Amino acid sequence: MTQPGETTSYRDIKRTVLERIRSGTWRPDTLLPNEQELAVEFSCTRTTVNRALRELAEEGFLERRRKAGTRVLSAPQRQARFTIPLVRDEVEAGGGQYRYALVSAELQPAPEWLSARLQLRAAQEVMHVRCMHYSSNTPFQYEDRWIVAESVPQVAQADFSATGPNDWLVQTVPFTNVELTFLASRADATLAGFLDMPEGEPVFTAERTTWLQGRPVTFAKLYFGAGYRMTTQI
Amino acid sequence: MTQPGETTSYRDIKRTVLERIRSGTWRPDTLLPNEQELAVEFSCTRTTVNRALRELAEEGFLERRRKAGTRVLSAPQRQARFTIPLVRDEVEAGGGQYRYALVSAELQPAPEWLSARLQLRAAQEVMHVRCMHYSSNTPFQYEDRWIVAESVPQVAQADFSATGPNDWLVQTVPFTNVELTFLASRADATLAGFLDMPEGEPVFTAERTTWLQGRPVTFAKLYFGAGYRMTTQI
DNA sequence: CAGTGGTCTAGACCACTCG
DNA sequence: GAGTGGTCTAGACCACTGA
Repeated sequence: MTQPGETTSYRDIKRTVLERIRSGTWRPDTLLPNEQELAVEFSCTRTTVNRALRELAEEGFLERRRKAGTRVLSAPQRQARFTIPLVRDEVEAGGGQYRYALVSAELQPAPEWLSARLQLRAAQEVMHVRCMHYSSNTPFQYEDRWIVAESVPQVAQADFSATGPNDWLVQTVPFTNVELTFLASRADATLAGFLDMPEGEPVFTAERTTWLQGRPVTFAKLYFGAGYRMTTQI
Repeated sequence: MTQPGETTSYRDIKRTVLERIRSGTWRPDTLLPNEQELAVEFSCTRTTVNRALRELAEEGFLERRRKAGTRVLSAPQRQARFTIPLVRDEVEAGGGQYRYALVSAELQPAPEWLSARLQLRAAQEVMHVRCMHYSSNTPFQYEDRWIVAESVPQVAQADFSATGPNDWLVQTVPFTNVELTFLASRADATLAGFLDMPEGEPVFTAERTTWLQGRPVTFAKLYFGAGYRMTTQI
């Protein structure tokens, strides 16, 4: 397989293993030879085999357990990976010209549903920001966001007239934990107005809840314009 | 930092690096010390540092380039990772009892829109399968799927009365390439009937197009029942 | 308890790319 | 051209876990 003078790389091994799975040489549930044996077969070190198999396991093709060995997964755990872009990047990637517009921004006591959701104290102060993102003047996304003032005190002085709250947060509170949810919701009158669609239309919606070391930072509802599709290759 | 007798693991390094980023010690765009220097600091080998930084780069925190070095990304490229479960697993994970029901399955010439989408020859034969997935007898998902007979000849003999086409395909044609799209669509009369919801309701929808080494295998529209949410932690 | 993968060391050569 | 990360080798010890 490997010519003299060539070295076997972990990529070669990954490719070969995948091919054996695809071709049915190693069917689902098959136990692979152990790393030592594969190292001999591929004439490389166990380290190299290890890296190949480790990555394949991480990609959802194999299952590895000490002592039990490495097994072909019966149903490959395919994972969709979405990179979450900033809205501006997403618009520009689509060939549009990005424009931002603030709708409203005000400090207010958290509504009850938000307090429940983020485990806030009753009526804790939050900054409520609503804004629009346009792609070449076509409505792209309506954003409805709450930022917990106690967790991000600077928010009281923040100016969202030119910059969106997400951009601001990324600069101010980087590296948070995020819970992301996708759903289909229904355009009410307000939303239909902002997104320029008939009332009652389905709207692709994302909800992002963000925490910084256990403390709630922000909750955002992102409503995407008509025809929005989120696509990924696996 | 490391006590004598302890070894520094790549996990320790990852944690420390993340902490320095979080705390602002290494701000966005900062150039990190090179691997050799970090190896000295952490008193370990460059190999170990390499693994730590490589993984952090893959997770979207760092950018690495030869000669240029390793840099903190200004906007961390957070990635959402969804594991795509089999419907049955998804239902059972939600505590429901899974039930499958075939609606129809017939060989037919591909409709024009499908031929265009999958680059088929005109009127090429496809198996059209429609079926329902229930969670404890509540509609969970309506599946509308086309399977290209030329790419999967066995489909002509397949029996979808007891097993869903996805289960069958996973067994028959594993390890394909997939394009996955999420969108919000609108329940027409048929869909509203199957999913037991009022007509016109928003429906969370996934489209999966599957290829095997460049040849189109299947296209599926998956319509999820009322209130469906797809959630992930990042 | 024995077999398997998980990880680390020490050293080397190489590929890429910035200046 | 020279500095950086990318990868491989050879060997070792260890953690976990199945039989």
